Amino acid sequence: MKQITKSVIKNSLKRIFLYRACIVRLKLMGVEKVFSYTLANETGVTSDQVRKDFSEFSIKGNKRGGYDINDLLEKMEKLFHRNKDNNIVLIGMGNMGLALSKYSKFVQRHMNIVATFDIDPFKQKMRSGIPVYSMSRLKEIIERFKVKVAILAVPEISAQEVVDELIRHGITGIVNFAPVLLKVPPDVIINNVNLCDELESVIYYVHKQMKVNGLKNLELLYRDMKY
Amino acid sequence: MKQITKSVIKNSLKRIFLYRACIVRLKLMGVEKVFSYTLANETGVTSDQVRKDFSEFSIKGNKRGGYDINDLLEKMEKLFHRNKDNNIVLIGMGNMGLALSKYSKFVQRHMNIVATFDIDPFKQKMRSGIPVYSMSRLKEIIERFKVKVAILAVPEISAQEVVDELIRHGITGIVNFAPVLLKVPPDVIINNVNLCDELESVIYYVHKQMKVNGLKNLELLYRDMKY
DNA sequence: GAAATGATGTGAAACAAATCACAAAAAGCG
DNA sequence: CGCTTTTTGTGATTTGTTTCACATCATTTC
Ligand SMILES: NC(=O)c1ccc[n+]([C@@H]2O[C@H](COP(=O)([O-])OP(=O)(O)OC[C@H]3O[C@@H](n4cnc5c(N)ncnc54)[C@H](O)[C@@H]3O)[C@@H](O)[C@H]2O)c1
Ligand SMILES: NC(=O)c1ccc[n+]([C@@H]2O[C@H](COP(=O)([O-])OP(=O)(O)OC[C@H]3O[C@@H](n4cnc5c(N)ncnc54)[C@H](O)[C@@H]3O)[C@@H](O)[C@H]2O)c1
Repeated sequence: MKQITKSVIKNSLKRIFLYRACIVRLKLMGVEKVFSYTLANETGVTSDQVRKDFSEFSIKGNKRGGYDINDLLEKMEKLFHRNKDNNIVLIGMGNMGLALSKYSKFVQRHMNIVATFDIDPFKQKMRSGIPVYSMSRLKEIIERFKVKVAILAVPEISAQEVVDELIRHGITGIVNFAPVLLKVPPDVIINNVNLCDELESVIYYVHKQMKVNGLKNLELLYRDMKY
Repeated sequence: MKQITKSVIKNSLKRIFLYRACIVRLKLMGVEKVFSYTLANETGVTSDQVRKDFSEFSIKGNKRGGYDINDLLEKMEKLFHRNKDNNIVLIGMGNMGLALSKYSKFVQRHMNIVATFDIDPFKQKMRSGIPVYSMSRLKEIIERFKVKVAILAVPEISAQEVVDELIRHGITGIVNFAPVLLKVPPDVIINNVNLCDELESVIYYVHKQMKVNGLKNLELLYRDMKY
């Protein structure tokens, strides 16, 4: 029944996000249409890749005319369900939870943290505008705001029990900051963010690179890297 | 000269981190040797994959005897240069920077944030044990502690200028929290952590899953996901 | 309005990653 | 000691992803 669910973000989806960030910037600059090679240059991929990715997500442009920037954005918003607001809950108002609760980009992108939760009574008061509740009110809030997605920022040791509770109340998608592999049913999406691993990976590559220093062609190093 | 450098973490390396976390846990439980299928079960990959990954990083076990847990850890520490301490600097002591500076797992894993930096004079005092300096002392500190890796937690708008300065002073690896693609020379490793994208990806999959609900076989959904 | 041009969109080809299958080595056992 | 069992390590195969190549369409030009 319960199984380890791996982080599940396709590379093509990640690139779509890159393109969108770029498109948003171009729009602000007043640009009205954009070509696959423009996005390619800006994001460091090839123009073929851009078109293949768009093709995968059924995004179509105009032959010769490129992509109309407003149309493109509209299609993407639809793809990512950003026309409607997405209500999120955040569990664990420690260091990380507090930082995340203050992050304004989430709201800008229509992802609203409607409530945060903590077992520590000391933390159960308004902070940074978003209410902090005790865990006993989880069910009520999730139902009231029709929340499907949660951010988990509790200690490693509590992560599994909290996830179990979230799932019982109807959460089906989780961004997990605790460095543990959570066991969840197969219909629950988990995205693990492990900052230690991110840092260590960089250290690994930095050391690796220092070893091959003196090598003329750095291509060699990049060939076996993934983006 | 300067080019967009993409996040560059191989899937096999990510899995190695999973295995290690698992091995550390097993060691604490007193286990002394471990088999590829044990790690596989714990991490949700196949045992073939575990062995292939080990093979890629030249980690060898004993036929029939599996892997000696201490030997395995030692080899991994060496691989990730965790026998020696790694000195890190953190730029930007805002919400995110503050949370990161308080994160004890970094130290546990021999990654020491030796100093943090901010342009805001208000933030330039001791907090959470790690000193906060003005940007003018960047060069001095980087050189004194032989720092090669930086965590970047400054606003989007300042990210590029700060990166340029970091690189000028000898930084070659960066974990970047600002949602921008930084332009850096090809020998600098960038690892972008974009939390909005992480959240949005989950929302995307949650919605997608709700659409196919009623579908018997969830395998269909998982087939085109990547871990 | 036909020809040239410049872009998309997508099968085909090349490349990369994961899985399979099995030989080889080590350990246990009669 | 030789037979059986168990597990690693790695070529061979399959599956997945990216790049290539070009047909197709829209626009401009003459
Ligand atoms: N601080 C960071 O920079 C950072 C970085 C990466 C990962 N993380 C991870 O994020 C998680 C939180 O880290 P942190 O530094 O904010 O820790 P923290 O100890 O500051 O905060 C944890 C919070 O969770 C609350 N909590 C504990 N058990 C709970 C439960 N059962 N239900 C609800 N709330 C509960 C605590 O009261 C506390 O407020 C940890 O798993 C940590 O490993 C933190
Ligand atoms: N807070 C979050 O949860 C969160 C989540 C994801 C990403 N981020 C990203 O991380 C970065 C920091 O976010 P934050 O919420 O901590 O912002 P913040 O505004 O709280 O902190 C930014 C800090 O950087 C300092 N700073 C500004 N310009 C600087 C410069 N040129 N040199 C040195 N320091 C400088 C500021 O004084 C401030 O202390 C942003 O790019 C943000 O998009 C934040």
